[in-house]
Amino acid sequence: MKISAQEEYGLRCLVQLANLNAGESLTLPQIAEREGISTANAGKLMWLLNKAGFVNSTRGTKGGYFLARPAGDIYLNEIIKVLDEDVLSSHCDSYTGVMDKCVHTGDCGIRPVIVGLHEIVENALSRITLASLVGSESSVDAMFHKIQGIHRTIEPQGI
Amino acid sequence: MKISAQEEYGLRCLVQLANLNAGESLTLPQIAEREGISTANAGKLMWLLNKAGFVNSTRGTKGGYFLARPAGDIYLNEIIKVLDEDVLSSHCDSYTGVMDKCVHTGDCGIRPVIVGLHEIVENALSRITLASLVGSESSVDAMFHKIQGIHRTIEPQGI
DNA sequence: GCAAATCATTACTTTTTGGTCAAGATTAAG
DNA sequence: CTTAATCTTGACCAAAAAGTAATGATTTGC
Repeated sequence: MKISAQEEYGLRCLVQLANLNAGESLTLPQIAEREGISTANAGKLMWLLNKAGFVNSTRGTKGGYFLARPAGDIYLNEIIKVLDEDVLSSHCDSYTGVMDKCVHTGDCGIRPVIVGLHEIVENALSRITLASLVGSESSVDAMFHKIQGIHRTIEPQGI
Repeated sequence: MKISAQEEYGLRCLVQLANLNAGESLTLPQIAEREGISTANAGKLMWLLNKAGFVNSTRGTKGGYFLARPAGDIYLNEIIKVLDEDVLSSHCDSYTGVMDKCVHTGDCGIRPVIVGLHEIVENALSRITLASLVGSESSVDAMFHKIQGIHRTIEPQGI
């Protein structure tokens, strides 16, 4: 279970845009340079993010990319879903081995764990906005642990 | 962020072995058939799991695979780490774009989120044993939600 | 000891993902 | 209107992951 290259770089490009002041924009070469990737690759990523509605662009001289919505209104789970093509809904169609359908039809002991894991990740990401990734590593770290709160196994009290 | 094929099938093969009674074992063709994968693929997976110490094997007629430890002593985080090659520790070396090193040296706003996510997943998996994946889907689902407990963002009380 | 069944290991092929290239379209500036 | 800068798009190439095949080693049963 890992972050794909597309998720990583796509997210990083968006953070660059989140750093901008109102009215500013970044060109593909600028984005590419700031993230250490090729201009062509930045172009592909921004194309995806544009299609998905996270960024807008203007062409021509003085053109560039900028966020389509305030960074505080964009949650990481939405971003990841686009960059990773929402794989949860197709899980059981993807891992069918050499068969047409997964052998575990009907009753499957693995599925609740896979689904549950994805829920946990989704839940964690849905609490974080792009805006909160702007800042120093220590401040983002503090934000993350504060937002995720204290996760422990507790029995509901008095329910 | 998704489960890889190796994680999925490897885990499923182990669950098959967890279903056995003491003294029983399964051959590669048997494992392959029960999971709907090819014998060659099952062979590769079991080789990995054998190297990692999760299973033992005996060769020759009446040979086969069986768990090296009780299913109740094997936690999913250990399994996933082997099947996915513990990618967290090498994250910043993997996503360097066209550069030799990641441009975000020293201070990185993405890293705490990546690390935090992996911690959350690791934490969830470290509470689940192979043994608890044996059973019906509904029972495994109930186990999962009970073990993960109630996750909410709560402020520490009186600390 | 021999044959059959089985695992072990490495090399190879296929598929998927990641990344690049090139031609086209749009815009701003002069 | 022309040019230069920029995004857009689809085709293409490369790298990584997944899966297959083939050969070798070990064990059991006769």
